Amino acid sequence: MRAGAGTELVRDGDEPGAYANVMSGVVKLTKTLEDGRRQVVGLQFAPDFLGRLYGTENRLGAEAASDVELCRMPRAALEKLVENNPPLENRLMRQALRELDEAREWIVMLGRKSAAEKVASFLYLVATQSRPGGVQQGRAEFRLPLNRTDIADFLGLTIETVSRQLSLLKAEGIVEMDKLRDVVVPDLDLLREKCG
Amino acid sequence: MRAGAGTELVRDGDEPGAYANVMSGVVKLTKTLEDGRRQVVGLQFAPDFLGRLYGTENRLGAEAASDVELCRMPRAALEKLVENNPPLENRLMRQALRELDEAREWIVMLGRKSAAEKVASFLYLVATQSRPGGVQQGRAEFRLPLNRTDIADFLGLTIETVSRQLSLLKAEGIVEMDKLRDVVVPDLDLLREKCG
DNA sequence: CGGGTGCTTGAGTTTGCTCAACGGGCGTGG
DNA sequence: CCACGCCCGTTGAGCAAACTCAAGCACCCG
Repeated sequence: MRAGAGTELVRDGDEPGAYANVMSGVVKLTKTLEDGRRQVVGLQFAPDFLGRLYGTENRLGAEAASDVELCRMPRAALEKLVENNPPLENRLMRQALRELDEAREWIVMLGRKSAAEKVASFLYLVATQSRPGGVQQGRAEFRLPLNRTDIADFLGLTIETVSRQLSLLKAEGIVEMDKLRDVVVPDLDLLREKCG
Repeated sequence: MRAGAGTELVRDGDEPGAYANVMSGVVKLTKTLEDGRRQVVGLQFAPDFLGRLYGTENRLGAEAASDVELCRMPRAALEKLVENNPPLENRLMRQALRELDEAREWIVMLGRKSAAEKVASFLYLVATQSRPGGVQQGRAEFRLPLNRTDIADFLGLTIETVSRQLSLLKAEGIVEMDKLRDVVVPDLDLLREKCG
């Protein structure tokens, strides 16, 4: 299955119909408060598994951040498979633990870092997570999988603050950007230092 | 094994020597940035499992928030046990997934809620998680498992801000407090509304 | 060429932080 | 027993970081 950027894959509150594997692209996981405040709570890069095992209701929404390819499988089938296949359960367990580590890393970032550090951390995350563009001897080129609104919702900031901090990083020569989305980081270590 | 409030149970960066079950009390999980900024990334209430399966190094510190009783078991023994005991692995998997849900809930809180909402959310969390004091028809009495510094580090605030927000909640009659730690919430719904 | 969307930039405001003083509870020592 | 100091929490005043509101720009598409 393929989905274009922006497609809503899972709606918060729905009953989970299927699980999926992310084959390519980036999926963002979101939560929204009653009054509309939104927060991106996770990003899934290929080849992550998508879906909450054992849940009876989705507690978050999922949306294609970029164009994505998914490999979907029905709920019942996967749960059956997991039950009779300890190695698979083990693999999923390890992913869950890794996601928990990442979530806690993100909690530190949200709780204790400044806006500048948050933006730097986000760029660093994307630079190191998404191979496609390529990383070589400290230089990274990649395409942002999120627009400014999503970045802001990921970092717990406003889009204006994100924009300003990106401009500052550009002015300092730590990142270079063409056309809003394509990023070059000449020296990852320099960026790393901005992460706090 | 017993440990008094404040005891350091696991040091960040150490090799994990043992796993444990929290039998009573509350354990706080913390992360610290190089410059000393600290963030509490999770609270474990009884009967949670403590320890990162499959990790070769602890990525966080653990400290007794209150007096705790732990049931420790050596690393190798538990891993062996898990390997030959799918139901146990399943149980741990479910806890990991639950912790992930909680971590994401917390991400929303840190990213998008005001100081007042954060403090209310914290009180609500403790009121509903810790049975001991007792919850009856919307009224809750309990003892805070964390001092002001830890609450601040949990919420991503300063202790002054936490203190001010608590004073405001007291002034509004939403919570009553004696002796700094003992809390009465006459109407949980009122508190719930403050959570955003 | 006009309108729309997404991003940037500026000006003023608000929220939460910093720094500082103060107060209560408690243990220690006179 | 009281005096003192310490720890922890509270409160106040001023400040800084990030938000809000508003204007303007670049790009895309019809």
